[in-house]
Amino acid sequence: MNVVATPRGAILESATRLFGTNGYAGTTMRHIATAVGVLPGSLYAHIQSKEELLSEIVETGIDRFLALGHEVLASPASAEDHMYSLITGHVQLVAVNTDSIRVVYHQWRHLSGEARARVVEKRREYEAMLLSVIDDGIEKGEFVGEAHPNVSAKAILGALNWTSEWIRPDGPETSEEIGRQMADTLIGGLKSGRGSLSS
Amino acid sequence: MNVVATPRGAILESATRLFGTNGYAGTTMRHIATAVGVLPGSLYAHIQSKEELLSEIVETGIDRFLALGHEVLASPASAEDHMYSLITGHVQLVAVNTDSIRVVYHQWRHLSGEARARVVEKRREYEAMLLSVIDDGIEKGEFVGEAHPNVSAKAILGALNWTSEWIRPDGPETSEEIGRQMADTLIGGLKSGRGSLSS
DNA sequence: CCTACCGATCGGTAGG
DNA sequence: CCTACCGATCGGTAGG
Repeated sequence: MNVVATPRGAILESATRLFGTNGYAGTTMRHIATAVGVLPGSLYAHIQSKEELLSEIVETGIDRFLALGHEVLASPASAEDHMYSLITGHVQLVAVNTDSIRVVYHQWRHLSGEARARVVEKRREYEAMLLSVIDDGIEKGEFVGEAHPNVSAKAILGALNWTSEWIRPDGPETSEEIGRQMADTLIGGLKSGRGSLSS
Repeated sequence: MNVVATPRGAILESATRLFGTNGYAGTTMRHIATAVGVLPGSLYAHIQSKEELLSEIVETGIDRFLALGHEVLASPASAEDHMYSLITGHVQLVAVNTDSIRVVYHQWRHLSGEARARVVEKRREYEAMLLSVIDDGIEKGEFVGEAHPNVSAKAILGALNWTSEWIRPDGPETSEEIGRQMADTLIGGLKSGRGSLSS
């Protein structure tokens, strides 16, 4: 199903995989053309430029995270439940769209102008959602008051983003199980100050 | 002090900064030559190839992490103290050698053959050290038994590695303070299971 | 979507 | 470390 309906879709799919694996600068239009099965010049009947391709891939990828954030925060729930849903949802997104998301994380630097500014702003927006859940949890007393909200948000986001470096669709553990374990570990850090359970 | 003693050192320094900022494929020998202040062909009196440059930068960077790990584990201390020293030391390394370490994280994919295999092995070795501290802490009862050692190790490593994306030498908080806060949050996750402190 | 091609730029070298 | 240059490859285009 959905074996790519349009030529443009096929180009985007191949470009996503190649940009994710070899990087934007390490991928040539000739690589993409070969993967799609056409000659290099033929790509330009469907796209305007290499950078337009990158811009679309990055934006599509980052919008998945924003959609997750908006969906999770729209539901009434405790801060802990919000955080649990964000963490497991984030891991799912990475597991299902690994290449696309690697491009979001590392290739946006090759964008310029408005496209780049938009990406930076959307990433900031997503991090702000994570931070708001932490602040909310501290305020409600679900998370310990000694938590460092800003660094905790960056620690959680880093742990989640880094899954794109090691998660494997054919790994021994399912991505759902990995998501649950990530949530356990990371939420544990918000509920326990250092030394709170021992000397 | 140490304004780069040798021509080769100057080349390595410029290449590290450029590879870290624009990536390996996004950096040309002409960029490096311009940064050093010579003409492109002159570089080859001091180096053999672009890839040799990358290989040396990656290996130097990764060896810093291994040295940290060996130093920390050599001291007799609790698992928690070992983990604390690893986390704060890791953040320091990233803060002081940001470009070098970004190259370690993302540009090793452009290596091939033995150099690449060596990097993969050394990164595995460093992760194994983190994991051994977690296992040790669970065994000694310092960390909760429900901890998921493998995923916890990857979560901690991910949070630490991702600091290279946002840490700023001129930021409002010192890297020492960031290291302490990272340690609080991440070690908290090892000492507290989810739900251990609330309903 | 192909044929045929463009000016620019790439990593690297010979000879001084 | 410079002069002068190499064959290969780059992103992209004109015309069909």
